[in-house]
Amino acid sequence: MKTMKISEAVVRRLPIYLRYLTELQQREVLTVSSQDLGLKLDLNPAQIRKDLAYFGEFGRKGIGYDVAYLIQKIRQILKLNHQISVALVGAGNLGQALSNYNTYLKDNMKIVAVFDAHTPKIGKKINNLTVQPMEELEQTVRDHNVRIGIITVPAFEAQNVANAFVNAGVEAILNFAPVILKVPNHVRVHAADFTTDLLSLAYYLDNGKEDEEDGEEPMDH
Amino acid sequence: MKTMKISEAVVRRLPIYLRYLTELQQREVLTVSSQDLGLKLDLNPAQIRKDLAYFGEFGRKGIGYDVAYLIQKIRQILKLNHQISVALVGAGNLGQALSNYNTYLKDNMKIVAVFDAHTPKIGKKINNLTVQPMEELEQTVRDHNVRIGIITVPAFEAQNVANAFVNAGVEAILNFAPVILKVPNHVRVHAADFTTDLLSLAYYLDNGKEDEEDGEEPMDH
DNA sequence: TAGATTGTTAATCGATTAACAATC
DNA sequence: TAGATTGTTAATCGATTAACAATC
Repeated sequence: MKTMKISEAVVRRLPIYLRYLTELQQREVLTVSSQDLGLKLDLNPAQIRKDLAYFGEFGRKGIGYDVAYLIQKIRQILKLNHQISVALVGAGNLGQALSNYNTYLKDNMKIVAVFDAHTPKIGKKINNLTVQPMEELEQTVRDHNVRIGIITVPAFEAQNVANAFVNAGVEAILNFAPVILKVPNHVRVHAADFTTDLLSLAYYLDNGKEDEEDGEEPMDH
Repeated sequence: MKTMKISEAVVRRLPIYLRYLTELQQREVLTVSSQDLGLKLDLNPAQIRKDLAYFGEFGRKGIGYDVAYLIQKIRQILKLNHQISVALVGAGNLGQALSNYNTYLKDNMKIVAVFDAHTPKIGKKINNLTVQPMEELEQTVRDHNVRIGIITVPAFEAQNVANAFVNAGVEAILNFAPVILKVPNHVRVHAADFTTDLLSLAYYLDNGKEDEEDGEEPMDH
């Protein structure tokens, strides 16, 4: 596999390729072209070819890509050949919802522990996981070789949780709290705050409609 | 307000500015510089100034930005001056979790209806919303002037839900299902599938650690 | 006046797309 | 051989950053 600086945009697309390829495999499709992929994933075929070519020559001219082989390669690139252990802090509604995604994450990742700082939540069962107190985080992270942390606590607690994860040796964090976390350079953080996504959608609403429906939007007194 | 092509990257940052500015306002901070904002939000101050300057001259040289004024302006740009109505389809764990975010969305948006296609869910109470059957979607969307739809159903149902939203006149969709939706050009879709984010994090894991712990990762047979 | 900070231009950097020779 | 499709180069497009005159 070649080594060079890979752009973030490319890395963000790899899981999307992987997801669709897995679907193709289930449907017993053996081969796929960048054309097909582009159509399905709303991407330019040239971009897909270029993305994949960063990591090696995975296709065959005139034929396309072998689905099974490409899946294997992408999992290798993403370091998903061994299942990665994940821990989650914040056993609220969102945390509980995400804890149920193990079946979807399949062989790639597994949420192995759930923590919460607040007594009413501790000891509660979510799926087959018992909510643990924050005091056990460091030990559990080390014992299970947890490498990624998910944060689903309120904004004002998120930085503390991030610190705890970093201290425990977690290498990456997926942050659902609406706040920008400060972490050392060697720790990667992805923001997953859905309210940001939702509010930005408003920009694209059709302005024409604004005052269309009569009486729906009276002047402010 | 100037008119010109605004990049998606800029629009994605506006809600992040808005969020922090709102926090500043609650703390009764009156003025903020691009320097301050950049430090807090991990962005280049020049970028912040440029982002804002696309829409007008909101700051004062030598002083910075008036917090209240900038909030007002950003809400205007994002068309959040009137509360926007949102509907959600999929009353599973994730859907229920998101339905509870109204307090956080404040004056900006409001989830006004929740739908599900499956009888056991229908009639269920989530907060003060009753889960409605899909048959009522179109009418409810029109009655409440719902402009944004949220999809939290399994992947295989997501396209149907998107179609229903589009038919009902929804202008934008936030899609949590792990699938790429096909919609007409005038409808905006943002992907919010967290498994994609999570898997892409794996790429940034520290390779050095891979075979560090002895015996943890035996060779395949 | 001196210091701070904007708005904006120019320079740089990065990502996407088009085009096509190579080849299955 | 003819058609399809990759891998890759070059061209284009878009986003970020540096630098600084204007000015509070």
